[in-house]
Amino acid sequence: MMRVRFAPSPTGYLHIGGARTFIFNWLYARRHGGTMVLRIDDTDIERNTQTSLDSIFDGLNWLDLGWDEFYRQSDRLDLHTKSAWAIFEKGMAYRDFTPASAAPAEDSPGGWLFNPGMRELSREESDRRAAAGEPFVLRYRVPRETRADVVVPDLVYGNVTKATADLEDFALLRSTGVPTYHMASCADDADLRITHILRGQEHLANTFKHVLIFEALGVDVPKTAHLPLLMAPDGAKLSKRKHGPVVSVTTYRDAGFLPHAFVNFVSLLGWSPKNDIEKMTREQMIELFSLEGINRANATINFTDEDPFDPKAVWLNAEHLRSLELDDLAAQLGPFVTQQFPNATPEKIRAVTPLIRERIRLLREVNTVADFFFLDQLAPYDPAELIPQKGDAAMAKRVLTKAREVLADVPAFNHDSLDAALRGAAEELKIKAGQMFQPIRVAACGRKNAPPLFETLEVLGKETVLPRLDAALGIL
RNA sequence: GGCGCUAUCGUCUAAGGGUUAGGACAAGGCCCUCUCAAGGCUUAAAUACGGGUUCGAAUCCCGUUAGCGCUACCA
Repeated sequence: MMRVRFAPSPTGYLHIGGARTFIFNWLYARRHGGTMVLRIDDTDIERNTQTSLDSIFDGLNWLDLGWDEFYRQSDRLDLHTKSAWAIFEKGMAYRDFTPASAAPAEDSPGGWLFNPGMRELSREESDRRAAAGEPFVLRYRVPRETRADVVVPDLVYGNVTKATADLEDFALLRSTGVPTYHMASCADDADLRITHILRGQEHLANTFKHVLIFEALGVDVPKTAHLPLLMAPDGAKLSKRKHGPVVSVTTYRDAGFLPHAFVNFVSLLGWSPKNDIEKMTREQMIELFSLEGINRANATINFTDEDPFDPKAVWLNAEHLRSLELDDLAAQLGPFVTQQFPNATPEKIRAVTPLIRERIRLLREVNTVADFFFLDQLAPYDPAELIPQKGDAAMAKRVLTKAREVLADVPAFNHDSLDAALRGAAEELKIKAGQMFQPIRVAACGRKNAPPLFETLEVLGKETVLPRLDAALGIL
């Protein structure tokens, strides 16, 4: 049975990179009928915050993908500690009594591999000093004498090799007795029977240590698949600290991305279905997902200070928006509209939906594209806008007067009668249809760009349109 | 510094010994059109550099350069 896991540490909000790791794990599990484990790696009590944990759940829940099992690493501390001591008992780790401040300089030749003298300490001596209360860290004893290198058979990067001579004796337990990340992570992966680890490439270099720990634990080494990193346009690895909320998934949510559109966009960063398909349903993504399609080069997300969203993400969102059923889209739009226009009714929003479906790319844009449907009073606009192409103020006045008259007694205030009435009026005035429509559009919507006129007037309704025509006439 | 990884249009990517190096986003143009969109057509745009191997290299090998990552008693 395949088992994968996503193991965030609650030290900041869920960002795009984390979301992508989650998504790839999820996709891989679903593709192969495996189990998706969510594990909160919260062993770093110093940096953990509840806010961060909440934010991670916010983000994950919004993604709407779900998971099968849940664990908190802090509940499993005992396991990690016992695992470390088991390694010690096998003679594969030793106590290092060197005070943290006395550690050799990182670049002193050979010295950084371990602290001199400590790995040769006899067991008796080691036990005696420990019993005397001398603080120590527990270090893994890298078998440099018996083994030339460690090989990571990565599913994405292939066999990656590192000489044991280049591996330092890394810590398993801190001097406080608390397990390090490497120890805790491997002990948990082993205990939870994780079979495949998909994670960011920043962990590739750590994996050599992990292989050693798994072997020391006497378990099968999980297969790893490292993912290329997500970079910011400034060339640095995407990070919450450096790039701020633009990388938080809640930023996407609040701007009106559809969860699936976001998932779709993110999945295309470092992975390709290799068939030129970009817009995919969830089912298609599951069907097409494979480790073969994962790239090895880092991917840059294209955002700027002015626009935090990659244009392709926005485009994909627009695509998914357009393929939503009108009722669904109206429901998605609801919260965004009522946030700004508390009096907007669901019926009104539903009526407006077909008119804006192809005109918004983010849900929140409903408030700028369709505000005039929900406003009682139009914001002031430049009367010059009312003047049609190749026309003048006099023409605008004639158009609006005529429109006022025709619309007042049009048989029904719907698309077809409005079409007939207004085209007829244009003919009577001997002007082009466009010259007829533009002043009316501006009078009704308060600006030049809006959805098609007849539908717009129909949704606005006679009781709204007539006063707005009067108002326009008033400022001409 | 040491070690590891990577390098195709501005961005995401396809092609993995033989292609006019393909697609998408963004940009430009044209068409459609009551405006704005959407849609259709179209233009410009890339194999980091240098050596090999080969009849033939974006693709395999070596080197250079550049970028990124790791190098903690952080995760």
